Amino acid sequence: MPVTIRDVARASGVHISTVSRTFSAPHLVNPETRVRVLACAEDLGYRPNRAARALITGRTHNIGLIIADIANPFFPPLIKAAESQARHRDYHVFVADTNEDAAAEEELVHALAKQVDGVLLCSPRMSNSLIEQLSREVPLVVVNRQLAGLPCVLMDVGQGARLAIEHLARLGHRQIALLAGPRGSWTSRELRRAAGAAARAAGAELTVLGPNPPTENGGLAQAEQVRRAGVTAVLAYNDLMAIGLLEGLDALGVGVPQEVSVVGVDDITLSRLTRPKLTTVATPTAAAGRTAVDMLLQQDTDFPRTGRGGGAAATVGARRTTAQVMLQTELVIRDSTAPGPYAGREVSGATAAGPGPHRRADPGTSDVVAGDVVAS
Amino acid sequence: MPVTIRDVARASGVHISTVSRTFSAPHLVNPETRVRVLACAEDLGYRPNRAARALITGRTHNIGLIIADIANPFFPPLIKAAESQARHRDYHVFVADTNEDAAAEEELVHALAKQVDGVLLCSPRMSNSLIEQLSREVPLVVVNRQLAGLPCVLMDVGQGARLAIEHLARLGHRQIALLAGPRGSWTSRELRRAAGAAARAAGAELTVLGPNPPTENGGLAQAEQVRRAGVTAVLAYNDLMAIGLLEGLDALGVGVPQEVSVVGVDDITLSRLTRPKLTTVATPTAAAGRTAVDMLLQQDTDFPRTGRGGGAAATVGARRTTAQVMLQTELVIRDSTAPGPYAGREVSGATAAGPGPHRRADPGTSDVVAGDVVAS
DNA sequence: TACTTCACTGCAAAGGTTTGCACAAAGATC
DNA sequence: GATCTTTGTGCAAACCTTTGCAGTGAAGTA
Repeated sequence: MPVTIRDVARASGVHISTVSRTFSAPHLVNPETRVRVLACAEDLGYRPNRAARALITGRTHNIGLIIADIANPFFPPLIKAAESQARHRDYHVFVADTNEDAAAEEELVHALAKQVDGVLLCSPRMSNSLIEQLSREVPLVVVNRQLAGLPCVLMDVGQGARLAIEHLARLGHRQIALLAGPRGSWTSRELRRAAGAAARAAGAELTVLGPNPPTENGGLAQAEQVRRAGVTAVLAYNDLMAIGLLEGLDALGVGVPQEVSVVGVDDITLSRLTRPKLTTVATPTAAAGRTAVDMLLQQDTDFPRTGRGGGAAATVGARRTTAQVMLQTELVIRDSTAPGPYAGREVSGATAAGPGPHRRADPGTSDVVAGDVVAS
Repeated sequence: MPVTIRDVARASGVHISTVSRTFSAPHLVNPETRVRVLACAEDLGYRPNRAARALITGRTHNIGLIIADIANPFFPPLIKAAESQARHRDYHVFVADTNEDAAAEEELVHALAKQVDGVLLCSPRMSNSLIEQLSREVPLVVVNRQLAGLPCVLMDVGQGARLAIEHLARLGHRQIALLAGPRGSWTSRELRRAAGAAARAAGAELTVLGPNPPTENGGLAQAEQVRRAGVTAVLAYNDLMAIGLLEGLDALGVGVPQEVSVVGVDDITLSRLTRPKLTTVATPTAAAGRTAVDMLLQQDTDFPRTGRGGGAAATVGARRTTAQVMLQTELVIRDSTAPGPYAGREVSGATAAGPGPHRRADPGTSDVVAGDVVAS
């Protein structure tokens, strides 16, 4: 029932190879023939069978998107942007949800490997060594995690944390808590490192609470701890936790921002809509999705996977591009932060370094994808 | 480089067909041979190539998910549930975003058709006739839209609207506005119909404002109109619009729920987190995703698409199952609704019919999938 | 005219898998 | 001990497409 290249060939009185070329190498066929073939194809509603094509070319024109939790509002904008960018380049996108489970991640990469030209690993929870191993099976781009030798798209949450801590310090907060994220999260480690350094520089004390699940409940559950810790400001791993904390503090009768200031990370849509509106570190999620797809597809055109064309020989020993892109973040100040107990007094320590793009490239790499600069 | 059935055959000293059978029809191969083959396959890390398999069986073990807007918080839970259910049955899922564009929907169905065993159309904006036409190209299940002769998964927003209006009437509201959704939305029409009937029955007056884009801005933009309309309660097409309206009314200095009560539809995560917390009609989004996948896969096993097995003859003229499932909704009362000007007075009109599941089946259909009942 | 070049097209193999059919050996039946 | 089943395996075609190679005829060159 489905119409194949053969039907088009019959209808237009040419050999199937001519039809094939009409689509995959139009310059090789006589213009007159071409229009005739195209007309017939149009008539019959012919669409090339990508599976069959993949079988011989080794390129599926599909990519895989492996996501820790689709329902986490951080990811949909990333998925949307990645899908859009991929389709723009005539790629289709498999999406799979791992429920934050490392084993599921591995299984999915294996399952998808034969069916895609590459995989985007978003905030993976696997071990580094496993990721490296998998990257030998199928081209990988990692989002939100840094791995030597692999292409990564990172958001500079370190910079974000610094901006947040400096903002809090300037407001007169000296006792600050950090609500850590899940174990194994690169972002959480980075946040901790940078927040620690910034607090030290600003003469503030940082208390780390966690690890916590990266959800609303994760924040809610820490409300009591936050009160006990005696801090006047909190930086949360992400907005979801911050919002949970908002709820928890409200239930405890702690006023935000009067008694405690709260800062989130991600700037998900939600954070504009809470009361009080959340001050947060905006991460360029959509740009990350776009960039990651670009890097994957770039890698794919540079070093095709299989195919008969002997391309294999070319890739042997060739080092893949391993550009690492760091996207800039920014602090969005809303209503959940307010002056603290030391307001008005001089901030000790050095002043903040100017913002500006921060980009890092792997040594030995020439190909650096430009990091998008994102408007808030 | 990729390991094929051929490598496994060589390693285990059998013919490739035996290897193939080991995976696709294990009962046909000697247990001893089977374990040997499986061991070799495991050793070599063999994974069947689904594209090659699809080429001959006609079944890709993929499905497509076409979504109006991934970033709309209504959809992620649906996507997540659908993907989980599909993978549970060893199917992979393509996800595509149409940006609420009907033309994109059509193009995507075409593009995906050859690569999937079926497509889930979520809240499509296309014309009915086009959907019917496309359904001849690839099995379709439609979510959030009713079409005769096609399998549909619907949420009983009519029931939800009735519950909402009755709730408002009981609270003493007589002037109610409905913020309509986008043109072409089945849900919006259904809402309007049911809300109109319920209002009439309760002796309230319903003002319809719209159509509006189904976004926060859609609601925000109508705040002024709502105030002018002189209503004391509003039912919005979805939570996003309701939340936008909350913002808009706040900006105008109109108190919610003191001056105006607001009810949304969907019960997205967000609606628990606004101030005031949103009263809303909860739609069983995840159940809809699961059910839709089940229906698609059911259809697919009943009437295989192509394949060599002569199954084609069997399907010729056979009517596909066109079960239509209506999933129950419920009203979740939170803080955005409060007594209105007629509070305490007797509600005119008939009392509410009891809730309870509401299910509809297409005449001539025997196969009705049970509708999940969803806890709030 | 004879030769080369060029543009176009056809031929057939290849890619990884499934599956109807044929075949062999072993067991069951009488 | 001949015949019939049963069980397990191999053979080869088929799915749809791409692509290196060879062949055709026409145009260009000497």
